[in-house]
Amino acid sequence: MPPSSTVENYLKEVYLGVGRLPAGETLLPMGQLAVALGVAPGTATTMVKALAESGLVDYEPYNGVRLTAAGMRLATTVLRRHRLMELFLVQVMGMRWDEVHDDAEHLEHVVSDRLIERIDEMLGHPETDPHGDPIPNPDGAIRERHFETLLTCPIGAQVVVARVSDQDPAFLRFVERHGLKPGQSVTVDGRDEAADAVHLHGPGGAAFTLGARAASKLLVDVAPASSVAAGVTRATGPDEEPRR
Amino acid sequence: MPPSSTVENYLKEVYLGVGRLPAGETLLPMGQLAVALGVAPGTATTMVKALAESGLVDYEPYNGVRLTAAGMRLATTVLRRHRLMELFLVQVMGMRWDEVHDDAEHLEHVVSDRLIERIDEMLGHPETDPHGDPIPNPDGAIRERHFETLLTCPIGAQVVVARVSDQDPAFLRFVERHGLKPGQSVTVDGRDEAADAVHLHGPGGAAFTLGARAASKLLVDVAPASSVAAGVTRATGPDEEPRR
DNA sequence: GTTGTAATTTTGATTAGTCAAAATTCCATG
DNA sequence: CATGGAATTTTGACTAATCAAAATTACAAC
Repeated sequence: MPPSSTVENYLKEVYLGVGRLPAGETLLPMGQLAVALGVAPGTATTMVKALAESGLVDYEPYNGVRLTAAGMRLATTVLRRHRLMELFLVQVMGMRWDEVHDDAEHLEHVVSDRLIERIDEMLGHPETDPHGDPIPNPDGAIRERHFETLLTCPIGAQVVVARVSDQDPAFLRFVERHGLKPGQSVTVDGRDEAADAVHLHGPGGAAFTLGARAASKLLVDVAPASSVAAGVTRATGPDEEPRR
Repeated sequence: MPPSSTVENYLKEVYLGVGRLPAGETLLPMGQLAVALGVAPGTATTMVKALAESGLVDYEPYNGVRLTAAGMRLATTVLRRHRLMELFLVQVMGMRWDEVHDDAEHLEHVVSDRLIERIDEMLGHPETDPHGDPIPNPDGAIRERHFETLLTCPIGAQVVVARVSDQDPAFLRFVERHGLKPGQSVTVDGRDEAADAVHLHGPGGAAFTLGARAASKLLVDVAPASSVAAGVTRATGPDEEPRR
């Protein structure tokens, strides 16, 4: 029997949650998992115990949860379906990048392997989704690159936005309006600790300011040199293109 | 809260089941519903009582079930999603018509209104899906035309296949191999009651034979006049009789 | 060390959907 | 009009997923 949507969601959130943990830590606290899934804490505990029973996660009572190899496999295939779906909805269906998340959230649990591979092919085996999130390959391998954020990157140097780690439509529209989509360039002019603000300007010269919270959600590539895909280095294109 | 997939499936099967009833009857026996859904008889009874409670069906104990206006509304929107999805998978995704049913079966419960209307638009507001089944319009109206079958149509006259009422992939491939997809022409040469067989030939002259069971699944248009010449019914063709 | 608080787990209940098997009802046939 | 199947409904039980609230545990601060 295939895993339920619920199981897939738990595994996906464990994966994403562990990824958000401070460097070094690998156990996701149950509370964070419960919040991410929008369920009561007790519900998460019960479910995680069942997942541990079926060998999909390691569970340490009072400490947290982490994926096993089997759980990782499943989590990344769900992520693959989600991210390919988002890119498909933008690229093929012509939807806006700020409105595809909810659809993808549902579709990720029902698209068949056949269909998702068809989509992958149609998109030219893309590396990242519209938010810059990496798309795992068919057997679950995923290359998570490390990026600076607009809060930590060097001041004065032109950097390229690589990834936007927030799905809120309003935020995404803001990002788009200010030319901060993945592939576009910006320069940090300075930071004001007291005001909790980051000042920047785009290639066109337009200057504006971001709160620290927002700045930390914009992951940037400080050395957009050879290693970065050709399609991602363009400064102002509204759309990114799949490579190959 | 939105109706569950289960509820949507029950309503869809009631709609389809009632449609398969002998002329005049409007109450679908619980047994048939249970078989169509692949559940135990008692399960169907319990569920249908709940649906009646929420005003989606009329339920007459021991007699059967039928849709209310509200239930009809929901059933046809599910059918709309299913059929548009099937056509989309064939037309846009390049899948074969015999392999899209299962995907559509799942997708019909999760695609958003926004996405399905986007698909409808992309397909040019089609009237029928790849099997010739009519696609309800956004507010649930559906024009069910009446067709003969290869078992009942006149002998010797060239007719046009309008609809194939079986989703079995093997059967669909057979239909395709013999040029019997919706829009294609055939002529019935004769019928053999004893042998349970129907003899026919295509426009190219190739003659072959069908069992009665198979022949009854091929609905044909005996007067493929102006509106259906191209093989697909046009958007604003002459209206037939209303259903009910 | 004790203790207070926050995080976590346990407990007891609920809802949706399901099944197997027993009980009931319908109805055609004699 | 009695009756024996067939169809249907009822009953009792089960699973997955959830919640609220009580109980427990961990741990930092005193």
